[in-house]
This record gives sequence, C-alpha cells and structure tokens, in this order.
Amino acid sequence: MENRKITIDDVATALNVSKTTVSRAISGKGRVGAETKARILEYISEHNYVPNAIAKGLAQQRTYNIGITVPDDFALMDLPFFQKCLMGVCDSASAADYDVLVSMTGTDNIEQLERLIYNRKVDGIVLTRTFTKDLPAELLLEKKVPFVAIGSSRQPGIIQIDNDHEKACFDLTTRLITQGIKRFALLCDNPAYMVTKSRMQGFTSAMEEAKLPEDYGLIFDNCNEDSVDYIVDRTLKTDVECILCMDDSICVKVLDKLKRNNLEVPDDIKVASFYNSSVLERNIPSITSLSFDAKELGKTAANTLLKMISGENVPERTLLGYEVMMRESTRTILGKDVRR
Amino acid sequence: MENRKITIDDVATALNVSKTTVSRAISGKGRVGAETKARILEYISEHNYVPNAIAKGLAQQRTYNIGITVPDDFALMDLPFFQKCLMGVCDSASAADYDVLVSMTGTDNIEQLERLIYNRKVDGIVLTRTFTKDLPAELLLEKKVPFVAIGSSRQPGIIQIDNDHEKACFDLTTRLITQGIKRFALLCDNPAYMVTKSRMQGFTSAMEEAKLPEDYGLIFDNCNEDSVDYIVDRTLKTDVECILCMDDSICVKVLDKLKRNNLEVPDDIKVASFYNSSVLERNIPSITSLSFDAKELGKTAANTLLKMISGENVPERTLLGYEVMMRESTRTILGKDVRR
DNA sequence: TTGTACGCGTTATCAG
DNA sequence: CTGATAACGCGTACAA
Repeated sequence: MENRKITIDDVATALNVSKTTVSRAISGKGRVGAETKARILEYISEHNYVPNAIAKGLAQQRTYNIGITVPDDFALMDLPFFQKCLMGVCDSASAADYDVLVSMTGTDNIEQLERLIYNRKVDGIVLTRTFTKDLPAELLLEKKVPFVAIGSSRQPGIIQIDNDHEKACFDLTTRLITQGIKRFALLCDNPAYMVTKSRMQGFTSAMEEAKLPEDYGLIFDNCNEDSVDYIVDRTLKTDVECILCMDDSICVKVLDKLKRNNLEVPDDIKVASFYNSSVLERNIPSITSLSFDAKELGKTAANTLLKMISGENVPERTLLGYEVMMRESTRTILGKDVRR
Repeated sequence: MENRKITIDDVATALNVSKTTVSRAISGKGRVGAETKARILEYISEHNYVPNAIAKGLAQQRTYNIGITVPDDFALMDLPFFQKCLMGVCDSASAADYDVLVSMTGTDNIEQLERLIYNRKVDGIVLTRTFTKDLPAELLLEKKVPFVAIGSSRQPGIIQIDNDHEKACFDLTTRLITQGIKRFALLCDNPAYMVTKSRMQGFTSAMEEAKLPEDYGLIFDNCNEDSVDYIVDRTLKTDVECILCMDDSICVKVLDKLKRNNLEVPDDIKVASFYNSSVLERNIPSITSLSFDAKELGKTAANTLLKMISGENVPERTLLGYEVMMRESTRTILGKDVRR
C-alpha cells in the first residue's frame, strides 16, 4: 500500500508516456488518445494514485479550500444555525472536491480571518453573518477575495444569500392578524445585525397593510436578556394580545417571565417567535414561529462561492424560502378571541 | 497595496541578497548576519510580505493545516460540545500558525475524511469522538496520519484526550450516596460510545465502595428517546430515589415524563445528569450534573497533535478535570430524606 | 495526439 | 556568513 509516495511522474514512466499526457487524462483538458487515456485511468485507479493537492494548488494558484467564518462567542441558542450552515457548506464543498477551513471571527476580531487571507489558504470565503459595520466584509472587499455573505447587507457589491426574513415576518404577522389578533409587542434584539431591520420592516408592513393603528404595534428596541423582564412587565400594563420575539433567546426569557407571572399561553397572552429552534418546539405549549433551512443556506452559499471562484456570474442577492409554523402558542378560541 | 504579488524573490532582489538569505532570516534557521537580518525583516514588515503557505507546504511536505472531524448528524443537544471543541482547536491552531479544516464524519461515513487524507490536505487530525468500532481511527492508523482522539479508546496506540468521566461519575454518585440516597436507576445511552462504559464503571465503583446491594443500582442499557417513557414507568414501580441520566437528551426526556406524571423533582424523585448543558441549567429546578470544559479539551487535543506533528513525544492518555455541580434536583431535606 | 521545458514560491543541499 | 541550484509535484504554452 505504498500509495503515499506515488506521483504523476511515476505513473508517466510506468506507462511510457509523459507527465503531460497523464495530467491531461486526469483533468480532461486537451485531447488524449482514447486508448491511452483508458490505460492511464486504469493504472491510476489500480495503484490508487491521488494527485498532490498542494502541488496542484501551487501550479494553478489555487488551494481548493474555502473558508467559513463562525462566531467566536457563545451565542448558545444560535449555535445550531451555524452548525447547520457549516454542514451545508461542507456538503457542497466536498461535492466539488473542495475542503472547508474554519475561522473564528467576531465583530472586531478578525485576526484568524486575516491570516487565512494573507497566507492564501483559501480561494474564497463564506461569511455566516453580516454586521451593520462589517469588518470582515470590508477586509475581503479590499483584498479582493471572492466571498459570499449569509445574511443581508446594504453595501453594494456584496453577494448575499439570505432567507426572505422580511416577507416571512410579514406573512406570520398577517396570519396572526387574520386570526383576529390586533395588538402586538415586538421585542427586537441587537440592531447591529442587519436581519433585525428586515424583520422589523416585515412586521410594520403587515401592520400597515392591515390598516391597524400605529400604536397597536409596540416596538421595543435592543432587548437583551436582562431587559426582557422589565419590558414584559411594561407590555402587560397595555392591552397587548401577542408578544413577538425576534430571537429564540428572547423568546425563552419571555416564556420564563410569563410563567413566573402565572400567565397562561395562549389563553392569557399569545407568543410567537421570528426564528425557529428545537427549544421552542419542545416547549409546552409549542411556539408559533418561522422555520428556515440553515443547511440549505450553507449549501447555496458554497455553491455560489464556487461559481464565483470559477469565474461564473452570480446574482448579487439570492433569497431562500421559509415556512410559517402556526402552533399552539397563538391559538385563538372561536367566539372568544376572534374578532371578525 | 500591491502586497498580493510580492514574493521572496522580490524581497531578495530589492535588497541585493539571495532568496536563501531571506528565507533564513525569516525562519531563523541557519546563521545570517545580524545587520542583514534586521534589514530583511524591516523590509518585510514595511512591504508586508507574507510567505506563500502553499509553496512553503510543497517544499516541506507540510500543509500547516489540521483536520477536525465533527458529527454529520443532528445530535442537537450535543452540538455545543463540538462547537466548543472546535473553538479550542482553532485557538491552539492559530496560535501555532496552523489552520483548521473540518470534516463531517459519521460512524460509517468517512468519505470526507478519506479525501482529506488522500489529498494530503492536513498534517494531522483531531477526532472529536471515539467509537467502539472506530472506522476513522482505523483509517488514520493504517495511513499513518498523526491524530489524537477526544474521548477514550481501548485500542492501543491511539493518543487520547478525555475528561476523567469514570472518576467524575464516581464522585457524583458518591456525593449523592453521602447525602443519603441509596437507590438509583442509571439510564445509559448508545453503547457504541466508549464514554458510556466509563460512566457505568464510575457508577458501579461508587456503589461497590459504598457497599450498597447490587440491586440498589438499576442499570438500563441503550436508552433512546423512544424508550425513555417506558423505562421511567418501570423505574417508578420500584423504590428508586434518584434517576441518573448519562446524557442531556435523555435527561430532558426524563424530566418531561416526570412532569407528565405529576412528580415533583426533587421532592418525589431526584434526578441528575452525567453531562452538563445550558438546557439543564435553565431548568427549574436546576439539575445536578457534571461540568466539563469542552474548549479546554479541544485546546489540549490540538496542542498535543501539533507536538506529534513536530516529532515530539506525547503521553498516550491525557485526562482533564471536571466539576461536580450539586443543584436543586438532588436536594435532600434534613430529617426527611437523610438517613445517616 | 503527444512530448519538452519551464513556471509556481519555498526550503534544503552543498559549495564558496 | 552567504549564494547558486536543485528539489517539491503539477499544469501548460509551445513545439513536434
């Protein structure tokens, strides 16, 4: 099993042809006699020769690697999202004989990413999130490294793959309104993420389209784990019928708080989330939410990036679908809550 | 900013020295005149020259990459563990100017791993888990690729990094016994994982050392999400005081089931887990469990691997610490439950 | 259709 | 202490 050492040269001399011919037989570029080609391919699989990716890379100025950034902090609830992205990226990459290299990157920590670029370890990058002040994207633009971003960005020239959060939130809100719910409170999270704005936009559009008064849609900016309790208390002093959470971690906190206040969901108040997670599914009652396929996001991102790398044109923005999951937490009882 | 193209040759000609000298100045290998060296280093940082890692790799038969395997399935509860491992590995790797390449690998799906090896994309591998029938490990042993495994293995010659699960489970069990609890049920999970055996061993050792009758420690093999309900029901027909879960996902199911049966934890029955997770911490009541530092595991694994790659000797087995987290779910009330 | 010769950017060898 | 020169393994004009 001395397959560790066999090179293209070995194959060539063994078959009395030149390296060139072997190279061509493998890559399919340039014409090779059918019979010669068959002989070469047979020998190759017989002696399981595998081209040295490093040398190949040196010669073509390519690495056959793509990089993916993952958060360097513990936003625990979000982790399944990135894991699934990663899985999608890996799937697409390995299908194209590419490998995936990870880079832990934060809002302001882009050291690992820089190393990746400076050392030319990758042919392109998938950014798994976008920021309003997007250091990673700026770096990649400046260095002219091909990349795609999962998420949305205002900045022109950035190839984006995203779910249609705005439309999704619009849909979910509209369906709740159709059920008869009129008064909402929307608990937003970190405005540093672009997605926060899209979600808000979808919500307000739905409210406008339904011609509901503006003060029927209370919006609380910049909620975090500490402020949720206070915000829920404020909410409960109003006529709010349904609390919309932008984020799982917020939603979990809200549910905790409601339980502590002895409020029943959905009888006393309804709750929905603009993002899905296994935690919420397991909850009793199950929580109405949006469902996105993170793995598909990763796959699409990687495929798009690979196209860019091979010089193809790609659309600047690709929006993927979603599902509205109506569940118990927003169930309205006929004749009691339904108002039309 | 034309740093994209500058090579060692450019530096050499610009300074009227040879490539060799420049190379030596950077690597520190071989003697270079102090003044020459200073001049070179200055020029380099001035024009921010970065050596081409690919070329370097070709010349030294090295990639400056390490691979890490992560599960290709959605064992959701466990994901934070792998994420943290990954973070640890990345930390250590980038500190050593190495990058990390991920490979989605399952019990019987080692395609991606094989590609990594055949294409010589990495200098070594970190396996984030071990199996009783360990295909990845076998492959790596056969191909003589340096690797370390996070977890434990019976197979000789495998460098292992693990928490001391056996001792940890022994400790936790002993502390519960000390509290006065005598009758346990241990719900085990997939016996394909080595760690299952270590945990069982720790438990039974503690029971023996406390000289408790063998039938005070009921052991249920191979629990899964579907069988938990049935097993808990069986358990409840006995005098069991405390249910020990090997796994978070099992523990979550157990808690669900107990709640449905209107049993209060810890008053009616006590529950503890042999593994920690944020889910269990958030639970009301909080769950007694063991705490392991997965990131530290990753760091240690990567550091060990890097040593192996550079030819140093490393211990075959490294055991990391743990913490026993006594929480509400096993609280005993003085004068009622305490029997000594 | 096939082969020759050179380049890719470094490190390693062996002289000087 | 320093410098040519040969690997490293593969792709590719250019030539035959």
